[in-house]
Amino acid sequence: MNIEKVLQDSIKAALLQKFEVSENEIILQPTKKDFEGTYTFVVFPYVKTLRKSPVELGNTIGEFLKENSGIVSTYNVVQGFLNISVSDSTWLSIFKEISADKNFGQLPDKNETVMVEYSSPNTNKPLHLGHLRNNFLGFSVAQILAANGYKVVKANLVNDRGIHICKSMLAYQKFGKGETPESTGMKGDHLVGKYYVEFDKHYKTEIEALKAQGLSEDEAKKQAPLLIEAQEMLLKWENGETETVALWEKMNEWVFAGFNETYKKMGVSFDKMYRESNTYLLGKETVEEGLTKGVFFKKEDGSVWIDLTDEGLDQKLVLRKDGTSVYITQDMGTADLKFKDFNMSKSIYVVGNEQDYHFDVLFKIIKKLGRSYADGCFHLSYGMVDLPTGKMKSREGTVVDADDLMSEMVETARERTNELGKIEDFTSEEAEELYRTLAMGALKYFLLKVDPKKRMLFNPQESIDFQGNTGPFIQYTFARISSILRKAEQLGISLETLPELNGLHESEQEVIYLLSQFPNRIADAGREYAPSLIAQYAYDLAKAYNRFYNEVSIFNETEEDLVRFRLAFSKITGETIQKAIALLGVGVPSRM
RNA sequence: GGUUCCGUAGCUCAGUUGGAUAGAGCAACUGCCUUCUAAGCAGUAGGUCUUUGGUUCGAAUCCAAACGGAAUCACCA
Repeated sequence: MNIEKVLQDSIKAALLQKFEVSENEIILQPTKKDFEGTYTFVVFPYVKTLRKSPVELGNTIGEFLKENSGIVSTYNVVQGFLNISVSDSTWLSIFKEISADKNFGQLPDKNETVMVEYSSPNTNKPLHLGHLRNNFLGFSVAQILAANGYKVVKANLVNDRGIHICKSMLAYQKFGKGETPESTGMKGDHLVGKYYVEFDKHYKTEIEALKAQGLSEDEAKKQAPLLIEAQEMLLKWENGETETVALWEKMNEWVFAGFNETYKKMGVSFDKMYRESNTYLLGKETVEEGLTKGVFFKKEDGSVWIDLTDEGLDQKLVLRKDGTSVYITQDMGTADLKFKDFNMSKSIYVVGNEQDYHFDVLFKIIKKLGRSYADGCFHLSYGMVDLPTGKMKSREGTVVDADDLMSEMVETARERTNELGKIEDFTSEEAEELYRTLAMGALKYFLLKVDPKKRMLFNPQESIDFQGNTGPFIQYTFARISSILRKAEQLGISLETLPELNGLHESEQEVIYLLSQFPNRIADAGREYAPSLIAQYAYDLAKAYNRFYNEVSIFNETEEDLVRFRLAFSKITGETIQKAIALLGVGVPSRM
């Protein structure tokens, strides 16, 4: 049964029968905490047309609902707000339906494929906090879409070539003294990142020297020998020069080994890897196609452009005069490739909001080229993670490293857990497993509870909380429920059949209401690509259960049916909490 | 300068398509462990929703302007 649907239909009927008003959409909202009731219907909009007082309208509709809907127990009218209370028997039958549904939380199959591209790192430096937000977001959105009934392809387009990669390579060649991850004990991505920073250091010195000779800032930046050498290296790479390619392959392998380790710790995975070294030449035929279709035009120097001034944008280069690609050229080609590979109806790009303009242009081009998948393309643009000191900058060493942060979180989890001393009988493996679960729960929840679109602040001085609106709080609620269920098992209480009850505690009713909302929230989160909605839901559910936990005793209850109901109720709540935070990529411990 | 986004408690954030007295957490203060895990629960205090106009029964939400902040405006990716 869909309570909302029943109420909406009943309200429509009331409006029609009592006031001869036919309304096709009735909007219900959750009742505010301070008032009695679960759903609220606002009658203000009808006051004027019907020339009745809000109170009279509310009472008339409320009375009608009570008599005819079959599910309304009481109602109250405050000003123009009709607050509706649903009967306990209705909540109980809702609870039964949820219990019986093995796939609760999995929406019907949509028979559509959607691609979520995320992570997409550069192979010249290790991952940092910003990447964590990207990866957690992408992974979570993929889970949420799968729960919405889509077939999901998680893709990673690795930027493994280009001038920035050559910078690391060059610095390594010049200053590396043959270091390897093995010889230094450094993770491969960190070792390569060290040389990216090294490059920048020497490059800056050169710039200063040139400026001292009287060159302008811009000239100095362009003429610094190191940069010129890096550009030459890129050409060598593009020409397939053996030595350069070998160095590139060696260093890339180091980075990939490092990334894989980090991905594993993060708990993210991919179904399809694309590498720019394989895709960077794509898109040139698309440029030809665009020229014949008249979407693009060629300037005298031979460069190819698109004019988007009628769309409020500028002219944008899509192919250089020497015939080489730019970023957007390969993105056009890659979009075609992805579609050819998976024939998906939606393609989500999880990329930071600094690239808003790029994707705006890209999608407009795809549209103008008449691609069938154009309307399914979506840039999931998320805000930057800022530090109290401002923006993170790799080259200036002001980044929060992903590996470091995750390790610190594990340490914090260890300290917190040991202070509480609840797991002294754990083996060290079990304990380590728990620390990781809690650490990643805290970190993921912290990054995902915020609306993806908004930029957010991370203060490294203040460790991420384990209390309040946090991942561990939700995990703790699950652990509590697990504990109860263990005890029930010891006592040999069967949860096979549900007992018949005639009433509910207020806290139980609130939890059942929240349980009934789970499918809606999954749909909302899927439509908005917003894991934050699921995070908020999981928190609300855990909070409501904890209230029940404190107000209602299970094993001290003498009436056996009540004990069995409360156990079944706890079990379903635990399962739903688990399912909800699994959508965030967060796991649950059975004890903590 | 053009374009886009943002401005809510001391701090970090919620706030559905306009609805009631603007909500959580942290930090501060009060209670609650002889009872299923106190990483919890209940409560107190904390607000000119940046400002000024407008739209209407009603605005944190929509419109306009101002102020403050961010991103972007590369033949980089």
